Amino acid sequence: MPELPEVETTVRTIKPVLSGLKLKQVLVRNPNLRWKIPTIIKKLKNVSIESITRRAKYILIETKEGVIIIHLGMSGRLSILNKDIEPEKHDHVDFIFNKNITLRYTDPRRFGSIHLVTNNLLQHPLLRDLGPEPLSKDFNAEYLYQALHKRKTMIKQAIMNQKIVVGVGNIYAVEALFEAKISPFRRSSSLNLEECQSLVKAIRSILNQAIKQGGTTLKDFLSPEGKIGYFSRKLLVYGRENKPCVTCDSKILVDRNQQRSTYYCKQCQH
DNA sequence: AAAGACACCTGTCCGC
DNA sequence: TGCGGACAGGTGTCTT
Repeated sequence: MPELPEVETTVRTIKPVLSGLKLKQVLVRNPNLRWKIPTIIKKLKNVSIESITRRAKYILIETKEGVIIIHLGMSGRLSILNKDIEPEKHDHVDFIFNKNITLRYTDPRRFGSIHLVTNNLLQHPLLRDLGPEPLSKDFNAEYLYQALHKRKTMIKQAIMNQKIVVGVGNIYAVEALFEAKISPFRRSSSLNLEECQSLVKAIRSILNQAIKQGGTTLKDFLSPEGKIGYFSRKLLVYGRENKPCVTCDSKILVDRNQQRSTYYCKQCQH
């Protein structure tokens, strides 16, 4: 599920619950995620949670003994449990806290990963080359124009490139390009400053809306099962193959030649 | 340096 | 009902 809004929603959900708690034990049932979970993670015992933040699509849980980095991959999910619930097939890790609270990591495809970083967090290979946060002021039309003007790749690939801007995955790339009325197949270098401006605006607006809606599902959180609810933003173009464009009524097309499906309106996007 | 193909893994859905 | 194939929200690595 996770693009930036889902990760942000997850962080906002778990943060108030876990802040100040003590991590008693890390229970690893299956260490074989995208990378093997380091065994030293089990050494985290009786350490307080100092902060929980997000960088790109990474969740950072800071303790005095190191920072736990969690990535949710394609199918990862975190849930908060406040009573014992029998783990299921894909419940690979439990972070067990005091006050009978457990943070459970579930990931059927195991494309996610969990790391423990004990120094120089920002120099960690996963974090050091990341581009600006899309919701920060560092991500603006001038920056994007500079980042794109020598690139030959298609614009959709460029905005999904985490070195250019973080947090944008396939769904939101497709939605943002639709909102900005820019064809996903344009060469990055062909965008002028004005188009960069509308793309920046569109990316911001889409992500903000999604986060806002994610927030509305927080009420589901700490339900008896303790599952975190993910939002379902209204998608205007993604997944709408052959359906009428919400703007001009012509058929939404899909291109599957690339690695990821690209939905677009031939009429509206140029 | 940058672009493109491929890899990792499991579940679900659709057509036959 | 079963089987094969396509597809799914990500991203590091290898090859050109």
